[in-house]
Amino acid sequence: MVSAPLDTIERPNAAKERLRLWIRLLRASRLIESELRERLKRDFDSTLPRFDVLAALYRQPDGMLMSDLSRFLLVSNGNVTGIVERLVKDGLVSRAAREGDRRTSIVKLTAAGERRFTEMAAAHEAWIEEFLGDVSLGDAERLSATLKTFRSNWEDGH
Amino acid sequence: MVSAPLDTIERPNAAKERLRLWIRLLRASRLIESELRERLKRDFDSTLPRFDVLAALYRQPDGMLMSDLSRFLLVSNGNVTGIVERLVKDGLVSRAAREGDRRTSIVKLTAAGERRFTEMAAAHEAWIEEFLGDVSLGDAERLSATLKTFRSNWEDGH
DNA sequence: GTATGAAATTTCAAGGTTGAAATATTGCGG
DNA sequence: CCGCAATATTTCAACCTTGAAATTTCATAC
Repeated sequence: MVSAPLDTIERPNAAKERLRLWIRLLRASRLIESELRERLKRDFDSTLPRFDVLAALYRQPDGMLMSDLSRFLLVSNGNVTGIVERLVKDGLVSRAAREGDRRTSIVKLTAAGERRFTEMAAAHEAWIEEFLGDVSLGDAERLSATLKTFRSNWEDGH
Repeated sequence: MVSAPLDTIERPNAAKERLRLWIRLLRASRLIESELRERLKRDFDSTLPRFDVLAALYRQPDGMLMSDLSRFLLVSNGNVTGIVERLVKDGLVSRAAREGDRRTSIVKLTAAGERRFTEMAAAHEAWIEEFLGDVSLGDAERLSATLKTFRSNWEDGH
């Protein structure tokens, strides 16, 4: 007599519990995102997508291609075009031609962009601490680990 | 000699851990959202915001005002106007005048909308189970509880 | 060298999102 | 009744987002 696979042994409401988890996950991230959006606008006249691009570029001082940004940020190519366009107009980001391949150009933070980003990043960290400060270190570690596992499994399968 | 407040006793990387938690939370919900969006489009020629509105109305057979929807879904008033407009055009939702107050109208699912929603909801549940099936029941409960606590604290303070 | 397919990017239409301003209606104090 | 603040909603400009089509450049087989 073989045993049933693990998932049929789970209490029958496991699926319901995971559905509830998704709904709460979504609501939590929307709450935080909307508060972040509001404050980025208020304090820096900026937006979350712009902040994301600056953060990505900050980690790569040698610059990134448009497609690098798109892949890293999980947004479409066409989307990146518009956001970078506006950041260039604001003087926070530069695009330099790349010899050897005229299809691409390297996107980098300007000095102003780097200054700007460090200000925004400091505020951002403080805000997150304000929002999530009540989550204990232990809970944060557990949650974080679960989400990491989820994402690894996801990306292996897709 | 008094002791320092609790949060200064925590290991100094607690803030970093919570920041990491936020980043993973955001990435996880974006991954899932984007997969859901794609499938709603593919299988039902619909969108996540439309699904959200249908779900809200399904829970309230007597109908909701525009402002009820806006409050419940955490999106702006103007936003709801457009989404409901399109759902009406699709015949999934109706708006009925309300005597006694000509500013408002009651938004309800039509019979077609109800049929449509139950199809979508079944697919939605299966998809979430597909995405999150690897999260154990225990983890799901813990995570869910943490997120619920976070939201309660948040909403008390804001 | 030249077609031709691959790769990187841009353009575009449709929709979602916000916050602020504009409209319409109600309710109420005087 | 009349004015006027409060309430419910719509309109609007600006931005974000996607997926598909168009464009440009590269690389390679012939």
